[in-house]
Amino acid sequence: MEARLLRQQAMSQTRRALVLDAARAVFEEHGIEGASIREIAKRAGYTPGAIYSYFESKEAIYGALLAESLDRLNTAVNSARPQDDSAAAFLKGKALGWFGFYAANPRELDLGFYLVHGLAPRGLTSDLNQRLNARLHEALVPCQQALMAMGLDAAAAERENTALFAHGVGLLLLQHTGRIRMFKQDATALFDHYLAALLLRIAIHGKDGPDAAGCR
Amino acid sequence: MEARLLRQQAMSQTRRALVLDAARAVFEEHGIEGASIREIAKRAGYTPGAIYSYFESKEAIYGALLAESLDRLNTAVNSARPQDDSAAAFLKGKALGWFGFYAANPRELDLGFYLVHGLAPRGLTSDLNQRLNARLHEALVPCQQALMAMGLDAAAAERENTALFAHGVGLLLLQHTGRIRMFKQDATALFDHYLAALLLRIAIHGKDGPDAAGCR
Amino acid sequence: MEARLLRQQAMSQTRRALVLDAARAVFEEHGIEGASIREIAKRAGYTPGAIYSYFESKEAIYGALLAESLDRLNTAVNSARPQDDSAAAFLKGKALGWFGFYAANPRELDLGFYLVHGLAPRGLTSDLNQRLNARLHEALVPCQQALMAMGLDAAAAERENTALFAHGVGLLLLQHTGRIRMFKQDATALFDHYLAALLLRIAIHGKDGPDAAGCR
Amino acid sequence: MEARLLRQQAMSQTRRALVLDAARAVFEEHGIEGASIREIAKRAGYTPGAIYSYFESKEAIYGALLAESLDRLNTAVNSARPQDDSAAAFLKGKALGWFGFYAANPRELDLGFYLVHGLAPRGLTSDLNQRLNARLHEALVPCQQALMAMGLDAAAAERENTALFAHGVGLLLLQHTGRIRMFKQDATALFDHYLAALLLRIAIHGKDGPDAAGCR
DNA sequence: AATGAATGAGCCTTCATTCAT
DNA sequence: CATGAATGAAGGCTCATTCAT
Repeated sequence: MEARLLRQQAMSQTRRALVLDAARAVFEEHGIEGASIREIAKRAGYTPGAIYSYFESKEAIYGALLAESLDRLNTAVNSARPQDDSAAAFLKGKALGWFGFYAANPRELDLGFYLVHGLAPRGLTSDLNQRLNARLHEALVPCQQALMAMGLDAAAAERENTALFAHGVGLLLLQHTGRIRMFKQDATALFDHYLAALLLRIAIHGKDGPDAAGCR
Repeated sequence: MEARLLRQQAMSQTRRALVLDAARAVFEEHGIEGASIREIAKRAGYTPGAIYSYFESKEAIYGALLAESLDRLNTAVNSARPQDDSAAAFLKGKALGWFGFYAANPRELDLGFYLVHGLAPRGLTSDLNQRLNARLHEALVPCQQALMAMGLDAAAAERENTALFAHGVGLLLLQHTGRIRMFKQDATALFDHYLAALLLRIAIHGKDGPDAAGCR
Repeated sequence: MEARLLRQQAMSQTRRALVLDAARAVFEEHGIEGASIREIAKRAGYTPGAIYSYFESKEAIYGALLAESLDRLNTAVNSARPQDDSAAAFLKGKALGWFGFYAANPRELDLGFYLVHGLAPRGLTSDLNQRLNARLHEALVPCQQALMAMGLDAAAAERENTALFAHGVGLLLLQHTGRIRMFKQDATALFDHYLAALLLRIAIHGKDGPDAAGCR
Repeated sequence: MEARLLRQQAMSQTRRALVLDAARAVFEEHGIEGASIREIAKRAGYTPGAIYSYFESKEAIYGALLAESLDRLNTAVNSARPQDDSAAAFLKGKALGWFGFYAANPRELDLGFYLVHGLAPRGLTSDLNQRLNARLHEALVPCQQALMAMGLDAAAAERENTALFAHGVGLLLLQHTGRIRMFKQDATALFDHYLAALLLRIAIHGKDGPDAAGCR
C-alpha cells in the first residue's frame, strides 16, 4: 500500500519534471513570451490539457522554472570557495558566485529577468512571489555579511550590496544583449574591476564611506 | 509637379508623425506587449490597413518610436548644465543627464529595454539597429570625454564609462521593476554615490587607475 | 455471502447518495450549466473517474437529482393542509402546495426547467423520463380531484387543472427571471388571484363552465 | 462618392445579415448554449475571426437575433385585426397576436426564453437589455389598453395583463416542451378559454374585479 | 470501487497582416 | 492613400469521459 503510493508520487514527480524540462527547452527556444502551452505539451509528448494536471497555469510553470533556477543560483553561491579566510576574499568569492553563475548561464539570466520584468498577477501567487524574492535575497546575503565583517554598519552594507548587485545586473544585461561589444569591454573583467575598487574604497575610508571624505 | 511632390512628401511625413503619436500614446497606456495595431490605428483615426502605408510592420513602428526616444535622450543630455566648469562637474552633469532621463521616464526605459530584449530580426533592420546604437553611444560620449579630460587614457575612459553605464542601467532596472524596494534603497541616491566614489577614485589614483595601486 | 452482498449494496447506495449530495450543492452554487464533474467529485471527496461508478453520465446525475426534487415536490403537496374540509379549500391548499414549493425553492425550479429545456437524449432514458413525468403528474392530481369534487366532469377538470398548472408555471418563470418586476407584480399574489377567480367561476357556472354562458 | 459609401454600407449590412442567418440556423440546430462561434462562422462561410468584424461577442449575436425576433413579434401584434370595434375584440385580437406568434414559431420562443433565462452580463449590455425589454413590453401594451378601455383602472389592468401574459407563457412552455400532451390538452384552446373567462369576469364584476365580490 | 493521468475536442477571442476595392 | 473585410494561426484554458492500474 505504502509502497504503491510512494511509487505513484515518484512517477508523478518524474512526469512533472518532464513537463518542466520541455518548458525549459521551449522557453529557451522561443523566449518566455513566445512560449505556448501547446508547444510545451507537444515537446513533452502530451496534449495541451494534460499540462494542467501538473501546473495550474502558464505562469505557474514559469514560477516552478524560476524556483529551480534560484535553487541553482544558491547552490552556486554556497559552493563558492573564497581564496583565503579574509572578509575581502569572502566578498569576492561570493560576489563572483552569483555573477559568474549568471554570466555562464544566460538562460538562467533570462528567467531572472522575466521575474524582474513582467510577472502576471495570476498564476504566480503573491506567496510564491515572496518565496522567490526570498531565494534571490538569500543568494546575495553572504556579500552583505562580508561587507559588515569588513567594518561597514548595517545600512552601509545594504547600500553597498545593492550597488554591487545593480552593477552586476547592469553588466550582465549589457553582455547578454551584446550591447557591451559596442563598448569593446568584457563584463567579468569590469565586475572584477568594480570589486577591486570597492575593496580599496573600504580599506581607505573604513566604515565611514567616501561621503565622510567630503567628496560630495 | 515638383511642388506637388514636395507637398505630398510633407503631408506624408505629417501623417506618419500622427501615427507615431498614436503609437506612443497606446504604448504608454497598454505597455509594449499590450499595444496592438488596431488600437494604434483607431487612436490615429485610421483603419488597421492604413498603418501599413507608413510602417512596414509593428516592429518598424517600435523602431521609429525608439529612435525618437533616443533623440529625446540626447536632447536631455545636451541640455544638461554642469554646475561649474570642472571636468568633474561636467561628468556628473552629463551622467545625471542620461540617468535622470530614464529615471524620470519609465516608458522610455521600457522602449530601451525592449530594444535590448526582444526585437524581431525583421522590422528592425541592421541599418536602423546601427543608427540606434550610434544614437545611444552619442548620449554616453560626453561622459567619456569628461573622463579623459580628467586624465584617464582612452582605454580607461571607455572602461569607466561602460562601468558607469552598466551601473546606471542596473539601478534603473532594479528601480523600474520595484525590486530595489526589496533592498530599501533609492536608485538616484545610489547613482550619486557611485559618481562620488568614481570621482574620488580618479582624484586619488589619477590616470593610473586603481589597478596601479596593486589591488588586484 | 448473502449478508455481504446486501451490505455492499447498502454501502453503494450510501456512497451514491453522497455523490448526489455533492452534486446538489454544486448545482446550487454554480447553477446547472456551471457545474462540472470535477467539482462534484471534489466536493464528494472523490476523483472524477470514481463518479462514473455511480452514474453513467453527467445527465444521469441530473436525472437523479430531478427525481429527488420531484419527491420533495410530492412531499410538499402531500403535507399541504387545507383550511377546512371544503373542496375549494382542498383545491387552494394543494395548488398552493406545488406553487409555493417552487416559489420558495428557485433551484428546484431550475431543475424542472432544465428538464423541460435541454436534456440530452442520452442519460435521461425514456424510462426515467416517463417515471419523472408520472411523479410530476402525481403532484398535480389532487387539484384535479378537487375540481371534480366541485362538480366538474373529468374533461373539464383536466382542462382546468392544466390551465392552473400553466398559469402557475408562467408566473414562476416570470418571477424567477425577474421579468415580473417589469410589470410591478408579485407572483404569489397573482396566483391567489387566479385561484379566487377560478373558484368564483366554478361557483357561478357550475359544471358547465363559462363556455355554456355563451361567451365564445 | 456618396454612392460608393452607401453601397459599401449596404453590403456590410447584407453580410452581417448573412452571419445572423447562419447564427439563427446554428441556434436552431444546436440550441443556444450549444451554438459556437466556430460553427456559426463555418455555416456563414467565414473563419471564426471574421465574425468579430460584425459582432463584438457571442452574446451580441444573440442580442441581435433577439432584437429581430421582437421586431417580428411587434409586427405580428400590430397587424392583428380585431373582429369588431369592441374593446373585447381588441383584447382578444391583440392577445392572440402575441400568443399566436409564439405558438406558430417555436424558434422565436426559444429566443425569447433565452432572454428570460440566462443572459450573460457581458455582450448584452444593460442598454440593449433595456431596449429588448421595452420591445417586449410594447407588444403587450395593446392588451393593457384594451383592459382599461373595458373599465379597469390602471393597476387592475396591469395586473390582469401580467396574469394574461403569464398564462400564455405557461401554456407556450408546456406546449413547446411537449409536456402539455401529458394533459391531453391544446395550448391555443386553453388560451382562448382563459380569454373568454377573463372577458366574462370583467363583464360581470366590472372595474371592481372579483375581489370586490368577496371571493377572497 | 477508486484512482488520476490523459485524451481530444472544444471553447471564445485576439492579432498582425493582406488585398481587392 | 485608405478602407475594412477576411485570413489563418495562435492564444490559454475547460471538460466529460476513458482506462490502465
